[in-house]
Amino acid sequence: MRIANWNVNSARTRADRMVEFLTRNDVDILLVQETKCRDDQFPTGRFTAIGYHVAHFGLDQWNGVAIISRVGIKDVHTQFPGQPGFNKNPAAPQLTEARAIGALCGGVRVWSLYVPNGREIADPHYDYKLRWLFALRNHVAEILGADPSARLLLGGDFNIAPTDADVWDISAFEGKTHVTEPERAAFEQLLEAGLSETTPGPGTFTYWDYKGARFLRGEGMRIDFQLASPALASTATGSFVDVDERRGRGASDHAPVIVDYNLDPAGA
DNA sequence: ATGCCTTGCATGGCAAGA
Repeated sequence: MRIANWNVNSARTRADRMVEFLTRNDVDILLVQETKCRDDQFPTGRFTAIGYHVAHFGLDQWNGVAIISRVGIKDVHTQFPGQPGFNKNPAAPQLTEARAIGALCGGVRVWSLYVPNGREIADPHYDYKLRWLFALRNHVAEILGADPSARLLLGGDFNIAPTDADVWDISAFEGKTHVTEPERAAFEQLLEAGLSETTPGPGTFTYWDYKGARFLRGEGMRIDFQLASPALASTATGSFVDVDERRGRGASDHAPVIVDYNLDPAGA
């Protein structure tokens, strides 16, 4: 079973590339982030036409997540238990953003996740990011505590570079988000809860800023991951970043990441 | 030092991205 995760930076703009990507790489499940549209605007028909099922959660032009699967989609959830919301006004109700969608696909409980960016260290979004990650960690611990043999996969844009090798120049990130100790600790807690990275290791970039010709310069970041439970991670046979997808006109600023798992696609 | 590019929307200059 081949599972990919990709921040597409607008599903409507990137629909052609998404269809071609699925076909070219023979992908079973695609975990999508930053669709930037409402459910009624998502190009679902493009994927059903080539044999996939779609679950999408989008509220407006911000965020938006989807699961595109040809091994079934059951039991869809559009937030994980305890997921914090956000509101500029801390006294107002905190609103759940379209940053998580989970489903049972081919016997695997998959989540497509778009972790809050954090913006600046002093910004309320930074604290929101950390709270969001700790709540996610708690959910993982609860799932694996109840069933240590669960096949659980978190895939998506985590907006954290876990090591200094995961940015092109750590000195360029002085005082910036994505590399701070609290963010890295929050990422580490997901691993301590029992998950393992199945995507390529330190130094294999998945994102290159549009600004400043970062891709041409080879100046990227590793911020997109698949984190798998032991029962799933033990079946992983290989992974790669589809760097070609970042080339040329009309590319997302993120490249897709692909992992192969030695599972019966029919599901458990 | 700052912006660099790309997206979507109240199709305008923003807001947001990382």
